[in-house]
Amino acid sequence: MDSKYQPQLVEEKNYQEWEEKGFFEAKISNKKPFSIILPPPNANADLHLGHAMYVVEDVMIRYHKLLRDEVLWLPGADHAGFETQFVFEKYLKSQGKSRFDFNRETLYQMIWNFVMDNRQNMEDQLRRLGFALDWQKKKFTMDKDIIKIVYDTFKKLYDQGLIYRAKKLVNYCTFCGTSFSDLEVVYKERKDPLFYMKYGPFTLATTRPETKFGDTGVAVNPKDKRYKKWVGQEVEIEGLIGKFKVRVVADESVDPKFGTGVVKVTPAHDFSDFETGQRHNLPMKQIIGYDGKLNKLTGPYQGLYVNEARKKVVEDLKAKGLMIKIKEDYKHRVGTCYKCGRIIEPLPKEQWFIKVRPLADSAKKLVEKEEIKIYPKRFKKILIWWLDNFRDWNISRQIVWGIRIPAYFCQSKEKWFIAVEPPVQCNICGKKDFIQDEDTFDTWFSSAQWPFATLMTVGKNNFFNYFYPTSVMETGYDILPWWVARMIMIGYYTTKKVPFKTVFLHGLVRDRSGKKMSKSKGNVINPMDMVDKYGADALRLSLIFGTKEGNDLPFFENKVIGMRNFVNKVWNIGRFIFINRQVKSEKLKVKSYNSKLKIIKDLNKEFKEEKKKYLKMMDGYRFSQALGLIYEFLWHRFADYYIEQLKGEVINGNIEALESLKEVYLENLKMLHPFAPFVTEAGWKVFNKENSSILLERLKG
RNA sequence: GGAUCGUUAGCUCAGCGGUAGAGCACUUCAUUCACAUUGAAGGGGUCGUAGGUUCAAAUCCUACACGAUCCACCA
Repeated sequence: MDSKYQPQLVEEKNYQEWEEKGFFEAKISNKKPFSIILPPPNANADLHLGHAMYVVEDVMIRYHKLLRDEVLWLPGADHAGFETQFVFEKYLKSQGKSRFDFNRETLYQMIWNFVMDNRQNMEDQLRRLGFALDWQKKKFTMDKDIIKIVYDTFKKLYDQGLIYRAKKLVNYCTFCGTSFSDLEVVYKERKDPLFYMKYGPFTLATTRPETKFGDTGVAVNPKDKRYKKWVGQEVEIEGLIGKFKVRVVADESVDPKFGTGVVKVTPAHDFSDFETGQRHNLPMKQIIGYDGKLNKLTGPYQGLYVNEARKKVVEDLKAKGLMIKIKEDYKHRVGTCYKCGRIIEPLPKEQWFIKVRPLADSAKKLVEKEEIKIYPKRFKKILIWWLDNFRDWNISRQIVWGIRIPAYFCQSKEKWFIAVEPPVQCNICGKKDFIQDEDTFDTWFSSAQWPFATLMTVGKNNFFNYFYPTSVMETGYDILPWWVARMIMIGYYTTKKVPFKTVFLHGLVRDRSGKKMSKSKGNVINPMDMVDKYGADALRLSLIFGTKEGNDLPFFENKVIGMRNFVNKVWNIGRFIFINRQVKSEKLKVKSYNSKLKIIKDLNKEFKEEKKKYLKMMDGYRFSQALGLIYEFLWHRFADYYIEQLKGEVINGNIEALESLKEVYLENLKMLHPFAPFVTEAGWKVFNKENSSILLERLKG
């Protein structure tokens, strides 16, 4: 036994042993099932500290293994459609290429290979963190059987009228070349000029004068006396490419106090105007293309990017005397692409939408009735807020990397049909002139099905029934609306059961000063570096020790060092007991001993209390507190007090004392094992046979 | 505009109704005896402010201040 605990000597070896002996494998048994589906990391990059937070799941998993439940922790990888394509395009760019240099099939294949390499790497990193994942059952969001299920769900939703195709305004990033759902838009405050321009008989304020070419109406508030006489009339507007006529409509959404109380309505390029247009039957006139440039309807402005066009329009309006005044530095919020940061252009586009309301309403009931429990409690309110506020979900993405939408367009009847298997002939007209939608699904559409899709495609028939609903969904609170809410909606819709009984949310790992870690800030800490330097246990403990469930946690190397020291302490406590037992090995044959000394009684009593508290905390998801309890007990009570007090006795050959210490120590190893699997396993093996494992022990009873 | 979190020792944070805690940092001492990735002792806080509830409040309630985060179609 070395005087220092050396993680490098045990981690890889023990993990291999666990995996090879099948300790992580779940099967159907008569035991109580406990299951967690690992949130599948994106198979496009190294793990970051956020992924290391899944250690919370390993804590639950190993704890339940020690309670001797039938435990499943199912790993997977996410193809992460748009995210991955974005990463890959960056790589292409570094090679002096772009996605436009390849055809669809080639690009897809290249990304496939890229993802497979990264996936292997990512999985190895999960192993290095010590995660007790059932690798035999690993799934990928693009496995054929998963795609089949995703297609089934799509078809069922379509057949039941919950998916529709419509030309609506969508959030479109002209740089990334795809539309997004509402959640992928990040609203940022910025200062722009507010232009007051002459508009027929009115003056109105706008931040986007270049959209004037797409105006098809003018709106005022119905109660606004100033403009009452115009309502319903057609007015002639002096434009930059000639005069045009628009109808004046009265709409509640217009705030009479803002600007002049008059709004130009551009239904094709503004969400609010789109709705106004719908209410008053105003036509849509698209003047901006998907390339971000003005189109031919704008005459001489055609081909200009929106920004350039705005400058030119402003100059020309001034020249024509149509610009009345400009208020600089007007503060407002603009939607930007969450990925590239550029301004999102609302554009009309035909896409597939999920009618979310019915799904969200039933999901809300489940959460309210606590058929799904949320920890920490405060997130229940937030989840319900989201379920109340979801709008229809655009699931079409104009990217190559993803699950191709199984929708086909019949050219002769001009209708769409859905087919789970690639159709041989058109389902509508029976001929062969149909084409498949070019688009792929929003990744979250497949992710939303992950709990049931995985369990339906691993193991034998009853596997699903045995482990579903899963016990806990554990993930970061930042993806509550993206993922958790949608899993509840789609999971319940498909299986008529909740996908998980409990949601447990952890906080975000931040840097020492509480800032978000990001490459651009240069404050990123690589979890694998921490494992290399201090061992996986130290890293794991540092992510749990002293953190409050659901709160963000600052992370810094000193914290890991502190935990490394604790791990070493745990090791050396064992070493002390071990060495003394070797010395006294003849006497140990005397099996019976009783705890006559008062201090031994005190020790046993204190340990009993510790364990009772520990079990309560673990069952109540208070992992940080449970760990704090063991830390305090093992170090400051057991080592600093009891061992010191009993040292003399032990050295004088008091077998009772020595064996009492051993018993309490080994029990504490079990209790610590969920948090620090490696050092506890190593310690266990010292006192037991080399091929024994702490994972096979029982914590209760 | 709505919502959530935070404000406790120099730093980072636990505690959340009953004599102020941890880690790191700091001071002094110890050290062939499991561990210097150690031990012992110590300094350091009127627990953001103001009210309220209670025998008792860092802990519950109500305001307010400051900080952070999420959400919202002011053209």
